[in-house]
Amino acid sequence: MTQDDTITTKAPTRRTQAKVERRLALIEATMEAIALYGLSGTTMARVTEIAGTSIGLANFYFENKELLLEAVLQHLADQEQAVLQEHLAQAIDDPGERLIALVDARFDPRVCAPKTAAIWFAFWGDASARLIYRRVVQRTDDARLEAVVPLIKSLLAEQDGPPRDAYDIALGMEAFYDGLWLNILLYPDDFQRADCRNRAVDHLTSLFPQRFNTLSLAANGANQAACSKDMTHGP
Amino acid sequence: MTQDDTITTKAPTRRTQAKVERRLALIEATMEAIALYGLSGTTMARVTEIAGTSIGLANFYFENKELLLEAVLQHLADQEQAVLQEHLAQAIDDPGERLIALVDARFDPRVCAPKTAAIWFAFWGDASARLIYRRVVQRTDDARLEAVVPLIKSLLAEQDGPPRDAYDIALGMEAFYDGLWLNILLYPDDFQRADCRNRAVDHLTSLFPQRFNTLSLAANGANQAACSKDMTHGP
Amino acid sequence: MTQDDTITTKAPTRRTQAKVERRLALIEATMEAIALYGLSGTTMARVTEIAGTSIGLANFYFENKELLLEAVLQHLADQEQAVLQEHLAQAIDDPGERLIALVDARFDPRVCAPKTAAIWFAFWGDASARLIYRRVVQRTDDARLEAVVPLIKSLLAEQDGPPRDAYDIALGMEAFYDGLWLNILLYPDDFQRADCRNRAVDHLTSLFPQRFNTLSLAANGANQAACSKDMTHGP
Amino acid sequence: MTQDDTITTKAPTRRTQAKVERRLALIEATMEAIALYGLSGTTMARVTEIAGTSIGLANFYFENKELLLEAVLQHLADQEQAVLQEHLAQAIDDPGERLIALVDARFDPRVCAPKTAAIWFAFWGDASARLIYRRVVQRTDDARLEAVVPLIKSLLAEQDGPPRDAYDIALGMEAFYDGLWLNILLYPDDFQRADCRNRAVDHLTSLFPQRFNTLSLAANGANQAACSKDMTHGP
DNA sequence: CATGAATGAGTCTTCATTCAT
DNA sequence: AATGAATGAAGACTCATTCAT
Repeated sequence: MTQDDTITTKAPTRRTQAKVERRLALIEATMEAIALYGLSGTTMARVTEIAGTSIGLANFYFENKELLLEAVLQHLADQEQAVLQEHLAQAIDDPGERLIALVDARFDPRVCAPKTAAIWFAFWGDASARLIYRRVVQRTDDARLEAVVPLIKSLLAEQDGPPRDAYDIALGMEAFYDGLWLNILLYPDDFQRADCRNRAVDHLTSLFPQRFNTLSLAANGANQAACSKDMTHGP
Repeated sequence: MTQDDTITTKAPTRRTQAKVERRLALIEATMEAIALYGLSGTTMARVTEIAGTSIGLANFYFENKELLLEAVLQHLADQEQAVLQEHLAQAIDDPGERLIALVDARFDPRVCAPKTAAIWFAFWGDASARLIYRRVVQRTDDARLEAVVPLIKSLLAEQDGPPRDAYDIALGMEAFYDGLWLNILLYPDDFQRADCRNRAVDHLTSLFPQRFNTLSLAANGANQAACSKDMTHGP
Repeated sequence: MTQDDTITTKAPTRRTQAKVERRLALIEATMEAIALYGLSGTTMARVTEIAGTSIGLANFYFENKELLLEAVLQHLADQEQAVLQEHLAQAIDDPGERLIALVDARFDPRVCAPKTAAIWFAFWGDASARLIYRRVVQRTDDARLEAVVPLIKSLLAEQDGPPRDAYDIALGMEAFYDGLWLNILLYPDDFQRADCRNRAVDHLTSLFPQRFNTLSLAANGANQAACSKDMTHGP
Repeated sequence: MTQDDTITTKAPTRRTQAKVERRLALIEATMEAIALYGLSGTTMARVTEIAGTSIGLANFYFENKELLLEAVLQHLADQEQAVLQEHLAQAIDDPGERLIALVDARFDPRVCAPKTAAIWFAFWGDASARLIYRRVVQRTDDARLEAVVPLIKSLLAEQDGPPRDAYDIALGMEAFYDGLWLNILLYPDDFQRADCRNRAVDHLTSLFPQRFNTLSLAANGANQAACSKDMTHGP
């Protein structure tokens, strides 16, 4: 009886586990392939060669190339979301701090790298891949955007000067970060991740000069340094 | 560019002229195809169908597909350069004005449109196309960037506050504009060209608050309105 | 079928019995698949899905796909043979009656249905499957054909008119029945099984007008009615 | 003149062959392949190998494998129709004669051969191919069937005995011919085309004994002999 | 110059079969 | 016995490129 239990609980768990792991391995191999060869150069053959599996297996797990690509996108989105939550959890309950946390999440080494950027831009850059992107990630994107708006509103309340639209500023912020990412992709030598993070904080400073002064910046700089050890998330 | 006129009126070069026209038609058809189907969906068959020529002819004028894509990139870069010169020529000799002119050029309807953005991002997004991009346009890009630096330096001299690196700011500016372009591509409904132009000027304002005040902005807004009639740049 | 209970409790033949049942389940699932998807659409995956077993098991019981298809054919042939014997056993020892019994067997609901027809024609229609058919069923077919010849000979002796070849007539009869089956398959709405049976008897009448008159037909019609309750021979 | 012919046949080589000819060559190669390997064994590779072209060319002319198969069916249907018209044109305006002409058309060597039968049954035998068949040929089939009904009605008027339904008889006739075709396919040695034609006429005789007597049969037999030289229609 | 038929290597996808568990 | 993950050889279809006309 005990043995029966051991058998029944052991087999499925291992099987299921293996299944998830295989899927992940294929997803990561696909990301590797996209970064190396571009989306159009990412063939099932190349993906499975990188993953060290047979071609047939990829279709066994994903049915479709498109579904594999969707899974890649979902994986990236999930990962970004997780990193974001992590940074927000560490930040104190203050709009300015939380905006900084958002920036830190955006340029966290686990999330922001030439390779990762290559994948996002691969999907953004191709008309048909863009459809996949819209289907899978746009909701997540929108949610993140709208999470920023209240923070900005809080900060705007502290600021002098002419009234500004919080949503508008949020869009501009995201656009700026996207632009930095693009340059990380195009000129990886000139645009280092950490510098971009600082550039993003500078941008916050110029948007909300009264909130982010030199002192707070220095503090955050030190704060961020703790995160910046490029811990590539192992396999 | 004015030299073109000389060519069109001169009889002896009729054959050459036809050749140039054919090439241009194919380049524009290619751009159309990229915008419609993405880079991966842009086949020689589709391009020549749009251009109304035969497949053989395309291979006659552009030895192979890669050279055709190079020509597309070169064409876009040339056009951007021309528009930039035009805007600079109209601007008075003042750093602030010239920066505004740069922004106006960047978001000129002839140069900035979802279709055009689609093409740039198609090249940026694909690893192998990125090689073509680097080979063809990077020089132009760098030149433009370095043209901005002196302007920024001039403005920085007028500003109070801590010293800032002009080159650094230039990179940030370009990144911001790239980000706006990306959003014009991804969310054409939310990101209208004219709004992005204004957003870019706002950005300048927050960078150089003492130079660009509300008054000058209003003036520039009026200035820009003159350009904004969406004149689709015919063949 | 009630035997199942006995089987599960009986130790000695349990294994063998289970084996037979599994084989039968797989054979019937294969027939289902052929009828639904055609021979070319009948994959091991689909068959085992219908049967509710694993792919591996099918390959365990039938070394490979071809042997499974052979088994299907053998199963159909055996079933037809059994039904034929049943009808012959019920018929009195008279050539005319036995011919009618043959017809009734041919169009017995357990043997003749769009689904069954689909399977036979699937094998006849495909060049490579035809080889399997020849290997497995031709002997049975020939045997049946030759069983008919003596009956026809007896009836021919009763008939007036020019001498006719019994074997020739037998071939023609079988061809006619095959043709009816094909139409049951192609036009299931226009060709109902029971009508075809009557058409076949009409054919007999036109072949042996002196033997099969209106009276005998009516009698047979009643006879056949007893068999016609469409008892789908399910598991 | 002879030289002209030599030139015109020599110069165009394979290239300038009319599009229609190429299509026809591919259709005939497909028919060959179906007869040899069955529908499921008919791969584009095999078809093009038989046709002596490249794989790509078949897709250039037919876009789809399914469209190629449709074209095969259409070709067969057209050919049958043409042969039927030819036979009807030769027959005098008499219902009996026209029915014989129909039989002769059905078993004309250009239309009825193991190879041709293999193709029809290939489409009838496979569930998915049956859909193509229905889409393409059923209309033609129905038309032919309904052309027979008036002829049968005329003959029935001449006959004694109980009233019979003309449409019903027409269905039975077609079924019989289908059955003969099936046997030509399954047992090409036992079922020769010419014998089947005679068997079909015998069938007519037993259906309309007063119309088709021994004399008329003999005459038709002679008549048909003129057609029976198996002229395989060259390439 | 211009055409577009022809080619064949490359891509995704399917599926019978095997084998470790 | 039973499972189903894993394999890889086909198969259909695409597409840049060539070349005869």
